[in-house]
Amino acid sequence: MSGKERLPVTGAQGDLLRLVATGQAESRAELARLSGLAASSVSLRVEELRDAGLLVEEGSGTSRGGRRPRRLRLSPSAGVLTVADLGAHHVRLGLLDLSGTPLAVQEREADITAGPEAVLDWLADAFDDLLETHAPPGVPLRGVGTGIPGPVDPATGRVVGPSRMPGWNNFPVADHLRARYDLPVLVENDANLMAVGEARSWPGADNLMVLKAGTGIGCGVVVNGRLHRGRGAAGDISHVRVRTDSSIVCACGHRDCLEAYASGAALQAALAEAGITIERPADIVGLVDDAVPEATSLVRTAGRMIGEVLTVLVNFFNPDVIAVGGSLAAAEPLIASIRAAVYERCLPLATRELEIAPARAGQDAALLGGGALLLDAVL
Amino acid sequence: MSGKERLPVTGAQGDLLRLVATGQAESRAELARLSGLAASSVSLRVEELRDAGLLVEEGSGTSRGGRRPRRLRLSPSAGVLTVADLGAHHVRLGLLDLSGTPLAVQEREADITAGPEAVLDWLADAFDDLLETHAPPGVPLRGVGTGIPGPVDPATGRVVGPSRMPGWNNFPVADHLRARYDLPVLVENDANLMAVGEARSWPGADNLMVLKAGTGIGCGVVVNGRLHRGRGAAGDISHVRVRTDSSIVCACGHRDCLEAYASGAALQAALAEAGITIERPADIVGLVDDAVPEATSLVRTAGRMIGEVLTVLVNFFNPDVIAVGGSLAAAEPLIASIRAAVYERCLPLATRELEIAPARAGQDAALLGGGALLLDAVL
DNA sequence: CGCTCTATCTTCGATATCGAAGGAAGTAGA
DNA sequence: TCTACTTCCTTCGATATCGAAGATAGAGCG
Repeated sequence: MSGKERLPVTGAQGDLLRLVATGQAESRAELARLSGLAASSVSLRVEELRDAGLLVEEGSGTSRGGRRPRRLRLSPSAGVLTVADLGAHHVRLGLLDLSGTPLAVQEREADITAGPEAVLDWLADAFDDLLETHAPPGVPLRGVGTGIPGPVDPATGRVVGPSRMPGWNNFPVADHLRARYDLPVLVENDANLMAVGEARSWPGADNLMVLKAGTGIGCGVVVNGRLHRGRGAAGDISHVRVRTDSSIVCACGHRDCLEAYASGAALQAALAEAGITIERPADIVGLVDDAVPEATSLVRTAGRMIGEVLTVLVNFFNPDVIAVGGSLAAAEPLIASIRAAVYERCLPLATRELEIAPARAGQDAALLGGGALLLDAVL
Repeated sequence: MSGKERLPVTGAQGDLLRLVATGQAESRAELARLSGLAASSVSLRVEELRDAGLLVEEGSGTSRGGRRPRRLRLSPSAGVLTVADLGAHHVRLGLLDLSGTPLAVQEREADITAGPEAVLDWLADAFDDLLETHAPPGVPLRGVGTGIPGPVDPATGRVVGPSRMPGWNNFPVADHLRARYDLPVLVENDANLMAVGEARSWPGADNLMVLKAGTGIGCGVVVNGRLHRGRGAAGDISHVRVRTDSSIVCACGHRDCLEAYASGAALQAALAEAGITIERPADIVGLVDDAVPEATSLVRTAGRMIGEVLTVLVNFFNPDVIAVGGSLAAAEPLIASIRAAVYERCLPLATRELEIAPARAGQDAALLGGGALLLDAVL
């Protein structure tokens, strides 16, 4: 019977379930190696999880020179999660299984300026629709989550100091959703969700920066495998002052902010001044592909500026990976000039094994990130 | 009998000992609250630690409305640590108890250019002297550690890519010390040790940046209460490019590095060009105190430049605290202009509860940091 | 001053986990 | 093809930890 109920696991069971759900372990032996529990303890707990219908055995794994392991999988009936990636004018909805695999994804129009109550109630209705139409029968909902296009205080689940989101400041998004769902609830900044989602595509990398080069400029940070939130604004580099010959006042009121020069919106405005009109910043990629000189030049300059800001951060943080996403990421000169700026000015030790590359997780990065963080909340 | 032996504790015992040694807990009830163990488990393990001579009961604590707790202390005979803060021309030696409290501190001349074998053998001899002359009788040495004025690979304990340290690149410092001491060994960058030491003076702050404004410019980073090492060069901001009207080539070969303008050495050179000769960068503080205009102006400019670099990092990292140490920290205009630059250009959310202040831990910050990290190594 | 409630710590049976040993089923080499 | 070794997983007694109950000694209030 489909419904909503919290996952009935405790302590070590939750740790083991997480290892299987995240794809890190597929056998009892792997669970023992990764969890630190003795093989006997793993065996007992796995039996309990199987009895609870949360894990299943499915075929055999590969021999490592001895007996083949019995492969463990998350049971399809273990549960589902509903997650949203809320933007200013759209929302991407996902129904995921507990391992974060999308079962259904929908894109819908939305309007953040309608205010939090209206938007969140609409979102909850959309979640319910998604469940009714796509959830496998009898599989319970275990948690709900949403990304917000503004900073979120991690302690309270409230939006703090957003721009261009009237009515949202200090709104208790998490509590509002909890009033409707007696389940674990996740509320997180969208750039942070994207960073968590992207990190899953870089196994072995513990320290990442995930850049979003789109209409605006955002950045999510993963430190030692965990999302770094700071006070809810960590990673925000859009208002860093850049070196430039001219001087532009940013919408925030300061001069020479990075996003006043290097964001998609800024590039679109600069192209318009050069007589080239496009509908949306993503169209710049096509212009660059067509070798329109003004577009390529502007993208290179933007890449250089972003790269110069990143050099400070790379020296400071020593990340393993800088993944560049967002609608401008497909413009190859952007990443090339980011690389040039970073490799030229950074300490060799800091860049020796640094990889600067296009993001791998695609459009569902934020949903996947939401699923990963929500799994932690439900276990 | 004085000697050298590893701490004989396992699992939960080590966790509890650490809580007492770091001053976080003074009673069984506090240990239960902080460790997550049941009160009965704590009682059993504390009994074992008392029987092993590692913890003692000492008087009573304050009642919280019920029975007074029995106060627990680290036993003075639990052990000692020897730690060094190695600089280019000096070394600061410390004999600490397991809680990191200095029992003896000595300052000695040293010469890093003598090469690693000579310096480290001399250091080990100095450690042995310190033990013989200052260790309480019968208290065993439990670990040794040293700070290095260059980047250290956390995985191997080797120096990587140091400047002005001939012979040290790739030298296995940790292994060299382990050949002499069959005990836990710590090797770490000196700015990182200072950061860990300083963090202890800011209870409640989980994310700190500890700036060292001295002859050079260094920075250590603590994320979620733990030192962030990156690849061994995390926090290095001295070669970040700054905005300036002039153009100076740094010793590293790049132009306009922060340390070419804002380090104590750079300020000393600029003062010499203005006809003001000082012996060492620390003398700048006296000039500022005496209101020498050239000195004050240079320090303000340095503070502004450092502050501008810090704005990028504050937006990115959202620290709770920026502590400024090093020989120039006592120049009040330095911190004032750092604050001005940061508060002017940073996101309000990022600076709302940020504290920018002089470092609190004093000259022994690196030794205290070494003691804290070494305690983790021996437990 | 006596009573009630709170906090600390101990005792003890129940439960979780460990560690050693062993069974089952692989691989590799002679 | 057989043997030896490796790997996976289970069994079982030992050990660690939990949770409930109780003893002890405080504080606070009538």
